[in-house]
Amino acid sequence: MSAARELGPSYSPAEIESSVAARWAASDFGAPDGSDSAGRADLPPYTIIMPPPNVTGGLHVGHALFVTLEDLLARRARMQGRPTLWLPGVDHASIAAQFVLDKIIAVEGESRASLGRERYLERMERFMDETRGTILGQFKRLGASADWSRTRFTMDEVSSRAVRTAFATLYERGLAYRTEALVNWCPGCKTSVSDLESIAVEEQGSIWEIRYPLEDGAPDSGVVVATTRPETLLGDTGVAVHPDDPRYTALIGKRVVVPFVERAVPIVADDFVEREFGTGAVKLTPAHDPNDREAGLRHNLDAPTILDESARIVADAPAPFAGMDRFVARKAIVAALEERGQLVSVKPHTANPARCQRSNDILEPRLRTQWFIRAKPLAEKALAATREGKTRIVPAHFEKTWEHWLTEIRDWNVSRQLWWGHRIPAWYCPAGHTTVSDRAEGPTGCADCGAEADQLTQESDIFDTWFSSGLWPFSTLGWPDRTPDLARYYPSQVMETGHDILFFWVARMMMLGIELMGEPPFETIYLHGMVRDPEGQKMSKTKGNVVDPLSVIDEIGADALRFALVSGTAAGADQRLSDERLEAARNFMNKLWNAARYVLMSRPAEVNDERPSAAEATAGAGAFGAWLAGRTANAVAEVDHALGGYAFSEAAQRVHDAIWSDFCDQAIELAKVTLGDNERPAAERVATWWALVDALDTRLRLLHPIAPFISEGIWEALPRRADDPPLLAIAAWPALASLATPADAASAAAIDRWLDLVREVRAARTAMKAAAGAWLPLDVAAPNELAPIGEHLADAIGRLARVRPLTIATGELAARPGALIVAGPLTARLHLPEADPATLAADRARRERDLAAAREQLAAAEARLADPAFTDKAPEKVVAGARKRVEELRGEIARLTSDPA
RNA sequence: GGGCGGUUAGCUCAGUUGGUUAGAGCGCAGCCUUGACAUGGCUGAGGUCACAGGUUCGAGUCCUGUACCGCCCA
Repeated sequence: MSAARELGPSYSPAEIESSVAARWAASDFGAPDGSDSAGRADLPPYTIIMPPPNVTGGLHVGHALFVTLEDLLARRARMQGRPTLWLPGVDHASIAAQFVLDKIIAVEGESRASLGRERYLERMERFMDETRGTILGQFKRLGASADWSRTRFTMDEVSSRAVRTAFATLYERGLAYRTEALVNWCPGCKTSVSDLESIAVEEQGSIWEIRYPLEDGAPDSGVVVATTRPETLLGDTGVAVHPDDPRYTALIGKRVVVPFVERAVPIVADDFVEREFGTGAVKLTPAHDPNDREAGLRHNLDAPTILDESARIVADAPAPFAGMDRFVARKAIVAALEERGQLVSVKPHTANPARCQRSNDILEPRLRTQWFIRAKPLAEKALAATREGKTRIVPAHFEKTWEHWLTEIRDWNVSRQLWWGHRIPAWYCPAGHTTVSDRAEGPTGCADCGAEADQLTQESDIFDTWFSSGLWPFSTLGWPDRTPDLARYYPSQVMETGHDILFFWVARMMMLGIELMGEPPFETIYLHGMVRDPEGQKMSKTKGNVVDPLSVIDEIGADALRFALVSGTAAGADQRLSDERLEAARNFMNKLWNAARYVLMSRPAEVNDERPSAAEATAGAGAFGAWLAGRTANAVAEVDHALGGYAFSEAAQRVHDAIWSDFCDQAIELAKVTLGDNERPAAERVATWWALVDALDTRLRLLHPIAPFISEGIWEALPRRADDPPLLAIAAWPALASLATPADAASAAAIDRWLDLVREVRAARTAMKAAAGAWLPLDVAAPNELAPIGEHLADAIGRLARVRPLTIATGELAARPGALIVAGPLTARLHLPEADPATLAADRARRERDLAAAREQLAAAEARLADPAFTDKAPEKVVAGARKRVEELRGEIARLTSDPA
């Protein structure tokens, strides 16, 4: 398997990606214990549990980003030899799934109500069978190298058991309880929704000021309360004022009458009241407002519910309001108040009502008996984990928000009034006792009074989906069973996800992981930003600005998409994805493809199939080999360092430069002359070629985590060493290499000096408008240590600078006419053709400008060196750098002040 | 109102413990169809690093304040 193959004449991502994907699919390299696994027994495992995407969703660019980043991390770890588990799965997404299915069955003429719970869930299972694999299949098109054999679903048997066990455990430990509380109720979806599923939108509203007369007073007595929700006054059981508000001090403790219900309610003092808001007096409706609820509890007020589950006024409310929709009722009540002369004023007000993400209905606080998880004790442990450094958050600034949120955390309402999901494993007996059981078939009887199982009724609510996904880092590994996977892969190394769910999801995994597993589920939490459109707007279907990853892949390939996304990922910040950026990535892939094609095409006939070791290849290629190996070593160090620090965009940049600038623009161009010159010794040509192959090989390894398909495709076409694996995906990550000897370093540096000269010559040619194709004579004076390498590379230098004849002398520069070129230690005379006066004038102007700048910098540098404060305090390296700079600037000034021709 | 982040080239963004010479891609200008690549090559123009102070031998980088823009929480 060592014969080099040819690469096709043009870069065609679709072709490459499908053929590479087929080879990957035939391998189990993605499994840490697969037969193709590159995992070394002496290295610790590397685990990433994939955040499970919504089972009903299709691939969007946010998925593309997270899949790319996680795949990148997994591929690098795998190449490093760590037994790597990237565990995929999907989330059952209760409310989203019901939303989708409801629409589907509506077309079939059915509804949730018509089917009933049991048949609806059967229908859901069928729907899941259709959709479960879709999005993971799309992840594969992105190149995801997850362990598909361990794919999980939050509603599968193990997860279901994990949910029951977790809840039963929390209940036993007193961390789960049932109580009446206000929840965010969506009257459209008829369920409570989590904070994440609600969106606050700024809207124009009003503040109504309403007079509540004293119980035994005149109509103009009492207080004027300010409210944004007059319709809830039917549920008022108090009025609150600030204890220090002199306007109301005298009224505290007196009773006022709520209109329509004609209920006498107390005026209470509570410092939650904002004196500046409205009149400084607010009505209290404990069943319909969170603040009022708190105040109501503090002051022992009743909490009558006056809205039903559809947000209509309840039937036993006074006529004519009973049965009215909440907004109809608002108008009716305001009108009636006005009629009664109790409406004092209406003022415009900007409010932020929370709306349901799905139905867009304004959410209604609703008092219900719900299951809660006690958050404080769990949150304290999660906080301790990050404070003690057991878990690190990247980027670190999220730690502050993390701290803030976990300190302020409130108990977690886990009840959802839906059908699709994990039904809460709590049973109630006729006597009102609660039994929680982790058994699939439920409890055998009431734990308190022993009532028979058939007398128990199970809680009808299901769990918030965050509850099952909170168990994901260990339920996916088999928990509650103590499986070998759990022992080996928990805790995971990285949780990679969006910062928008740091609290909703990540915090829950941390809390439950610590509580149930005894240690935090991740070593590092890496949070990525959002992918936005070119204008910085959020992508949304309604705006029509979404980038569809699948069509991008069709057009320019998954590699280019991935490269573009990785390039844009810096420090967890949001990124803008534009066509230009995608195009740039595509061009890069094309460049690489063609460079590789060149390498394969330029293979000297004398090359046999035996690929030499890297050391042999480098040594055989002399100065060029040393130079190229040095560049490669640099690239390895930089890319490895960047990836180790989650500096993704920097890693992409470094790989890009190592390939495009170092390899394509310089290495290939330098090697071309040697490879194309059959007069040269075969050994030199062969060694040069192998040096190119090695350099390319290492770059492909560095690129592989970012752009796996093209790197794999090219790598497999390169001649391989006997100990190389069949796939780049399991080849070794480049080790941090260094140049073997000081002589190598000197050779490498010498080549850089000659390349500097080439650049200066090119600039001089352009400045003097010499014809691009013209061969110009160049005389070079080189120090002894640079001359031999210049002679050796003379053909290449001549070609790159387009100079001929090229003479290299070690003494003084020949006193012949021509433009003086100074490039560090090298000086040269370039024999340019006669330039026209305008060009000469432009060149002179430019020299003047550069000269002025150089002199200014020289003066600054000299002044710095003359300052003892600098030379005493600055590190030696910096002082030496300043000295060197002075030398450079003097050379620069010499060049600029010399006669141009 | 509280918290966090941002402001660097025409545009989008890097810039990792402060080191004096601030980078990239795209765009722009000129030249070039040179046998890997025009999805390309070569050369170049373009930045008082938002503003004002401060610390320091030295600040894009640290501190304080101001302005504007985001995000999160109330």
